[in-house]
Amino acid sequence: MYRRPSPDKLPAGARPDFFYKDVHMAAPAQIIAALLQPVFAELAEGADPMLRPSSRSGFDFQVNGSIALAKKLGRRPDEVATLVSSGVALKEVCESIEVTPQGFVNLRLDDAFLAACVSELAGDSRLGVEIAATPLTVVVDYSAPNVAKEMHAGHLRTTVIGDSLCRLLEHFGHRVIRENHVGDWGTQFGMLIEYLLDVGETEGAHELSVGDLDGFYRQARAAFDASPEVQERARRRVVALQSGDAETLRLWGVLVEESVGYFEEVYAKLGIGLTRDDIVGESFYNPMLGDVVAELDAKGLLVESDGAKCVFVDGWTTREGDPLPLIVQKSDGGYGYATTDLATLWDRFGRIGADLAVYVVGAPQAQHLAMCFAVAAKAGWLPSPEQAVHVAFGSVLGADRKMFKSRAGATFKLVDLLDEAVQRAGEAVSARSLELNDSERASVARMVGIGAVKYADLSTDRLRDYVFDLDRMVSFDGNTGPYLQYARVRCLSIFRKAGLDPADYLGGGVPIQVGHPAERDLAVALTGFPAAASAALESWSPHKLCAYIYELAGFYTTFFENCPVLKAPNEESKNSRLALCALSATVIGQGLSLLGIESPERM
RNA sequence: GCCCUCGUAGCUCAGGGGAUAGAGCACCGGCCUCCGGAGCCGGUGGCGGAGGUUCGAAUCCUCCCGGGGGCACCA
Repeated sequence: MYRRPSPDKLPAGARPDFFYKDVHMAAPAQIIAALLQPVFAELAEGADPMLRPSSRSGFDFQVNGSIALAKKLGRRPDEVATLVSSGVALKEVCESIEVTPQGFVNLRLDDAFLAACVSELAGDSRLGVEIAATPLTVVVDYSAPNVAKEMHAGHLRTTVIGDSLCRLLEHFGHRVIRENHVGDWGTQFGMLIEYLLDVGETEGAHELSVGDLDGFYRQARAAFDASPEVQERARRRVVALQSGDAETLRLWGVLVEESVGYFEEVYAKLGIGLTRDDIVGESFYNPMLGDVVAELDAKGLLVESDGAKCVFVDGWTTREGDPLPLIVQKSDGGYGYATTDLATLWDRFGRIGADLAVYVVGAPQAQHLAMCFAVAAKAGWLPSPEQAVHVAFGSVLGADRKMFKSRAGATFKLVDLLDEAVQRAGEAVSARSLELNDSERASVARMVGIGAVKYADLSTDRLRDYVFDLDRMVSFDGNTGPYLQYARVRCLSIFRKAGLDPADYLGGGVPIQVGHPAERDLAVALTGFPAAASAALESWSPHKLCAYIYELAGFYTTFFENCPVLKAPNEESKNSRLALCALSATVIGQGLSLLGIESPERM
């Protein structure tokens, strides 16, 4: 076994954020970086080896930092490159070390060392991902549909991204508190309750329970807009709701209950772990709003402006160039969503004692949230600014690159999109998988269809707007969910054909060989899993994990094409290749799982 | 008007200080009696523009152009 640097030798301060670098020592890149780091640090304060994967054929990694270091020292780059690469035990883990005239150091891993790393990975059920040294309590705010309003494609993004981030956080050992900030309070409930009464409680509840939320809302809105009398009733109803009138609260509860039941159906369809226990809606914070405002007042932060109670924060202006306030209490005495969002910070840091509060909310809310964070910081509720995170995401667009809507201008219901994806996946699966029975086929279709939609959403940089294209999502070619699920199935099918159990090859007891270039590339790729998962979490970007899995699947395909497994030249090679297949399936499956995507065993 | 964000191949997207900018789809040309052909190999084709910083810029800075969003009592 190779002697490894102890974890406390890892570069301190490499991660100034809250996720201390917990990368397993089975990762060759981390081992080499740890070997080089002290050498660089000795030559110049804070010098970084800048170890990166190499795209040059025959090499696995390259050291870029030697050039910058040479500049700093005023010496020739190739000289410094030679210096940093000769003094350390790189030879122990690299079979080839090349210094280029420009000052790069190219490294090729020693086969035995690489094989040892992969064996260790195969023997580790966590695949090299270590539990965080300091587990954090993280509140993740995501999904947040509105009562009596349909869930559409926009909710898909926050829900799917938030779910994946929760899974990643938990996998790294952090304590995650999911908060589904449902829109279940506010002035619109006067209108909704009055409509519920007009249409009849039973009928209204029925409409909601069968999922016709948009129909309910639209008609309520239409009735409200059309009649001053309804508007007056709605206004009085809001007052009754705010003052805790029992009957009004009961009616409100009917709306909430029917909607929540519907949300649960959608989450079940999506395979999202959110339950009604995770709902911490706007109504939950309502009782706190007075205290929030009072505390801001006590701290001298409140300014009255045009009758509204405001907090002014430097850096924002109105259209006219005047200072822009965060309005915490409207001139009519009511509270807006700014106050509620302040209350979430107040509660999450004050009562829950969160280390991090994550808001998976669309990019248009950036300014609003930044202002809320700034006010919370001013009020002393936010221990430090970087502990509140806005994980923003772009809009969902249609094929025409406009906001994703039907020709008639209506938004698509999320459930309809999901159903169509499952149906198309079912057609694709039926066309090929003759050995599946009906119930297996339905189950696979669900995993593939839902996985396709989720993967499409997760696989692009979340800040960009993305084009919702069902055809591309459910395609088995390209960077798609179905392709990756299929890649994993192909890994596993070898075992089924041979009557073997992949688990027998995962204990780490099967010696790995990396003789063929395709075996090597696959092996190196496999060891990159912990770093990929870590990178995805660090930047709140699941797409980095997607990119890794897709790349890994590519290496597996090349391996599969070039290296016969069951017909390997000898028994040792066959077992090694079976182990690589089993490990590939496991890494792909684990990766998809962290994205919230299920993996069928057959398809 | 100010602020944020995005602009990479015909299309959908990676790459966010390192060497010759990568995939998939589409298109063109080849290959394969072989563990799952939902295959393999090759080709055409690109960083919106102009400056600047740097040994090195798609990446960082400034300006311009273009798309999207936000800019006090709706959430």
